[in-house]
Amino acid sequence: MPKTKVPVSSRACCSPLLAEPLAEADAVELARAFAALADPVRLRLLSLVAAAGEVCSCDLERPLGKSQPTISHHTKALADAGLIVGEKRGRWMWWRIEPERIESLRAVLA
Amino acid sequence: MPKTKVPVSSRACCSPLLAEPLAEADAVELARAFAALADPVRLRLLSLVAAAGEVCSCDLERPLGKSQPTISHHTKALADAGLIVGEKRGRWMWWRIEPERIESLRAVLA
DNA sequence: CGGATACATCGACACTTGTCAATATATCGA
DNA sequence: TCGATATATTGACAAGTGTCGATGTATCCG
Repeated sequence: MPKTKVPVSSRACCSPLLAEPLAEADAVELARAFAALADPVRLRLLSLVAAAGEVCSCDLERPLGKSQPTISHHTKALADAGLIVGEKRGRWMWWRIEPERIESLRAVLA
Repeated sequence: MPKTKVPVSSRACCSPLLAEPLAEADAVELARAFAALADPVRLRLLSLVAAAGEVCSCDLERPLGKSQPTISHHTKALADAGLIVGEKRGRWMWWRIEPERIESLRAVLA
């Protein structure tokens, strides 16, 4: 997919939130990452992908109860945030978790 | 104001995101928590409070470069999410981090 | 080739959110 | 008690976001 925005690094961006004052730019990037997690549909989507290991978009519509464009919107949001990666195989788009990225966010909360 | 939402428990709400599919209700609550972190001003506010141990609202306006009502708005958002707690002493409102709450969010990303 | 399928994009809409000026409330000091 | 100060609330506005129908695009199958 179009590698939109800044090429997301696997590390979050910065040292732990509670360790030292956050720089303005780091705060903006971090906020973008957490914003990707700030939606119930995306959280459930993430957990579905994680549970299955790999899921195609077509198998997300029913369990999430959302339309196809909406699913596409959310997968894009998560992918832009570097939390999932997609690979197109034939007609299907397969998604999987990016564990390092999630771990890096977790580290920021340490 | 309509009751400060649900009394925020110190635990996030649920088992790790990647361990098993997230229930709808848990997803909504979790999303609210992450939404509180999805703003650069609030992230910097959090780190300032953490660094100082305890900070009054009056000492947040200048470093954050926001107006007094905006600071009040953000402290309320973080407090509603259970990430900070405030105590009024005299004319000043003193804020401190709620480490268990932050830790619980961190645990969800495990 | 042509129809069907999986996904992305667009346009529109309602709703939320970050921001500040103005104002209200509470507390202190003199 | 009165004025000053710290914070909260209100009202308003621009910008952002989640959602879906309609449409576009790529890929497969017969």
